[in-house]
Amino acid sequence: MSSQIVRQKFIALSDPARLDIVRRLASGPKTAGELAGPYPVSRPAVSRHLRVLREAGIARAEVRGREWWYSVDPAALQEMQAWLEEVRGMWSTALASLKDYVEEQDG
Amino acid sequence: MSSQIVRQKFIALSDPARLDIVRRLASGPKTAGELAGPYPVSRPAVSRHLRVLREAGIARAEVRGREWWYSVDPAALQEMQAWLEEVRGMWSTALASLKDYVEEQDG
DNA sequence: CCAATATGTAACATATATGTTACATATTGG
DNA sequence: CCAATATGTAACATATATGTTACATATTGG
Repeated sequence: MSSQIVRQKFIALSDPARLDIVRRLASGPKTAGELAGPYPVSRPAVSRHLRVLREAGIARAEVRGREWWYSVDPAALQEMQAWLEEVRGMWSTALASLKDYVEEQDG
Repeated sequence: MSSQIVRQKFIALSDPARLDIVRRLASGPKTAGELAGPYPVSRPAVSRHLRVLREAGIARAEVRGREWWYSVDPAALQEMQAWLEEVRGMWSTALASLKDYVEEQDG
């Protein structure tokens, strides 16, 4: 998983509208119209947000007639979790080494 | 964990320099100077990135003399993981309900 | 067939983030 | 004490993201 790819996903979730859209999508697939409904911004603006989510791989769209049904891709979220887990793992290791070093110095 | 707070963390990791800084910090605490070293941008620019990471709670700084020692806060990363896990959990539940519904319709 | 509907895209204006240079502050070493 | 060092902050220029309006495209329902 390249750094570029994981970063694109962090960008995708860094906007309040997109973060909220993803949260709402978690309760099941929705059309672009349903998703745009609750926001004060225009529908084309939401359409752009949906594109950002699609391009980051966080959302997918299935075109059914004139409706686009959006859903989240849990694998994309899992990739983000994996990145975070990797950093936390490295940090634990680093902490352990640091502890050994300090103990060696002291006693 | 408010949506605002988790979003600030996603913003923090949406920049390539900051993503890289966090990755490098995982191998152990580093000074601002060490962190700025490898980048083509100016040191004040890196200083700003470090502030963004601090304000998001992802990095902490300990001032020792004239050096600022930075380290990652694994708890912040864990909060992000928890948010992602929550969405994934909701999605599994939604999928299960959808499956039940479809089965009811078909048979 | 055609008006209504659902939606994406283009072009542009504006808000926001990022970079630079200049500067302020505090600490260290002789 | 004071020059060198480490670092943050301020002010401003510029790149990037986001919003709007106008438009294009495809589908549906009568």
